[in-house]
Amino acid sequence: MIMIQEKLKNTIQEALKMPSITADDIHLEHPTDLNFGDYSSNAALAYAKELKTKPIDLAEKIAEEIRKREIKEIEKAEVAGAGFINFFLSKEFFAESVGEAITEGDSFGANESLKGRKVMIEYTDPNPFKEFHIGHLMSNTIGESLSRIIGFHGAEVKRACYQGDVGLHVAKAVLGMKTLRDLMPDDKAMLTNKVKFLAMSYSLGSSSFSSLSGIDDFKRRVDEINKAIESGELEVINKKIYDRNDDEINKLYDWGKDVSLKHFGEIYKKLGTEFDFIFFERETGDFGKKIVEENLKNGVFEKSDGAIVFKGEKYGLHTRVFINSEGLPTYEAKELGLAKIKYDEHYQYDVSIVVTGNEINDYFKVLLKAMEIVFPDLAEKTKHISHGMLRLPSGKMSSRTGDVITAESLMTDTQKLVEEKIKDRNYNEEMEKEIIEKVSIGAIKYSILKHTTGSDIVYDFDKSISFEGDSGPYLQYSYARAKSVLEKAKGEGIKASAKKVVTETSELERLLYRFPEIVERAGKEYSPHYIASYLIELAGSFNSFYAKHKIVDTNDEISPYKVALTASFAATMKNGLNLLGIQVPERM
RNA sequence: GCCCCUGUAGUUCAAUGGAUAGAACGCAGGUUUGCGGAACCUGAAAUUAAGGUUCGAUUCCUUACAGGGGCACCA
Repeated sequence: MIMIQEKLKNTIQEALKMPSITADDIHLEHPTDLNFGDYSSNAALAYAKELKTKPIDLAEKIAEEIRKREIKEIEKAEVAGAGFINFFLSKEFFAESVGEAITEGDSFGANESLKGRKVMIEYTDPNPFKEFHIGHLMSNTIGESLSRIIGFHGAEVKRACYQGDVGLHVAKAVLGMKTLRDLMPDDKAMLTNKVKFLAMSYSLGSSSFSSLSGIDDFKRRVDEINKAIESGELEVINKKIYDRNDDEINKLYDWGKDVSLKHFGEIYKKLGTEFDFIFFERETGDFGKKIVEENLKNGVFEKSDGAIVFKGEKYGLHTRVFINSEGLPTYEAKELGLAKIKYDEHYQYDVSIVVTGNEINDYFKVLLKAMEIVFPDLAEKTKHISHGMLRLPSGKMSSRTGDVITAESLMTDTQKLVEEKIKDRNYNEEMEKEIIEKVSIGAIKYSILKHTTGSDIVYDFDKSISFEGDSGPYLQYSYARAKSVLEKAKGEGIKASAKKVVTETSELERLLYRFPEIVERAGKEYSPHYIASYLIELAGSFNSFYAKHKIVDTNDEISPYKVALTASFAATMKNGLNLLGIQVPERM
C-alpha cells in the first residue's frame, strides 16, 4: 500500500537527474485541499536553485517524465502553484485499496516495521491508598493507545504499571485509617464503601477535609491527626511500613493496599488495560539505593548536606536528591533501580517507554542523565513520553476547592449523560449496559487522545465530554451506522465487490488508503492524536457519502461497490478506534 | 531570579517549512419521509506583537508581552 509512495519518490528522483539526491530526500505530502491531488511534491521548488532552473520548468520536466512512464496508479500528474507537482491517483488504485481494506480486515493498517522488537511501556502508575485521578486516566489512555499502535507495527509489547506502595503519602493514609478505624467497614461491606473509607483516610491525613464534613465527631478526629503529624508520627509510621515490624500497622496497611489494588483492577478492566507487569516501590527502593551508593566513590553521585545527590548542573540540568539525609531512597533512586529490575529480571527490552505527566519533565532529564552514566545501555533504550496537565478553565484543578476530579467521578458522570441520551431507545438490558460503557469510555478517551500528546487540556466539566461532532461517540456512531447498512445489504443479497468500478471517486476513497500511513506516523512520533484526527475526517467523509448516495439499492449496478466502500470504511474505523483503545458497539 | 513548555475563530482543539490556515461547540439559516437526525448542507468568524532566515513561516531564530510547569531531601 505504501509502495505507491516509494514509486513516486523513485520516479521523481530519477527525473531530477541529480546523483546527490536520494529517494529519501524527496518529500511527498497530501495537499490539504483534494483539488490539488492526492499527493504533492515540492521537489522542483526545493532543487530548482541548485539546478539553476526555474521551479515551474523543473516541475514540468518531472511531470512529463512521470507521464511518460504511464504508471497505472497515477491518473494524472500536473504542475500547479509556484512549482508543485500534484499527483492524482487512479480509480483502479482506489478500488484496489478498498478491496485490500476488506481482505485484510482487522490487520488493515498494520505493518511490520518493528517486527522482532521488544517494547516495554510503563503507564498509569497510580498510588495505592490514594485516589485514581484524572492524571492517571490520561496516562492510562495515552499509554494504552501507544501500546496498541506500537503493537500494530509488529513489535512485542509488554505493559507495565509502577505503583508507590511506600512513602509518606502511604503513611498519611495509614495514619488516617488509624483515626477512622471505628468506621472501618467489616469484611461484608461493599467494595465501594472500603474505597470511600480509604479516600477519607487519605484526605484526613492531608490538608483538605472537604469530603469529610459528614462524618461523626469530625473536629475531634482532625485535631487528633494534626497533633499526630506535628509530633512526627508520620515519619514513625513511614519507617514502620518500610520495616514491617508493627502488627497493627501491617494489618491496616495490608488491608488498605489490597482494597486499593482491587479497586484499580476494576478501573483497568473498564478501561481495557491488562498489565503484564506490576512493580512496586517497595521492591525498587533498596536496589536503587545500592546502585547510588556503589556510584558514590567514582563521583557520579555526591554527598551534600547529609543527602546523596546528582549534580545536574554539570550538564545544564539541576541537582536532584537520590538518597535523603535519613538514608531513604527518593523516587529518583527508585526509578534507577526500576530500570535495572525491569530489564534484568523481567524483560530484555529494546525500547522502554515511560509515560508520565509533564510536570516531571525536568526531573526525568536529570534521571536519564544519571542513568546514562550508570547504565548507558539502558538509558539509550529509555524514552520518556509526557502528557499535559488537565486544567479547569478557571485555573488549577486541585487548589481551588481542594476537590480533585477523580477519574471515577468523571466516568460515572459521563455514564449518566449517556444513559440520559439513550433512555428512549428500547434496548435490552444487556445491550444497554454495553452501549453505556463503550460510549462513555470512548467519549472520555477520545477527548484525551484528540489533543497533541504533551499539551495541556483545559477541562470544562459541562462541555468537555461531547457526543456530537468532534467526539468519540460520533466515530462510534458512524461505525454503527455503517454496520447497519452492511446488515441491510446482506439482507437484500448484495455482496460487496470492489471489482467493478463505474462510480466517480469520492473523498471517502481518497482518505481510506491513507490509514496505514497515518498509523506509521502515529507510531514514529508516539502521537495517537494523528489517528484521532484522521478518524474524524474519515467519519465525516463517510457520513457525507451516506447522505449523498443510497448505498443499498438492488436496482443500482454499482451498489456492490458502494457496499464494499462501506465495508472498508467500517474495517478502518474499527481498527483505528481499537488503536485508540476505544471499543466499537455494533449498535448504539 | 534561573530553566522548560505553550500563545491560532467567541470557546475547545488541528495543520510532516508549502498553495485559499482545517474541524467541533456556540451563533444565523437550511435538509424533497432514502439504508440510523449522536447525522448532512450553507454562512459569519482566527495565526499575541515586532524583527530575522527562506522562493515560501502558524511552524525555524531573536526580542517583548501573556499563561502553565519545574528549580534539594514529595512523587
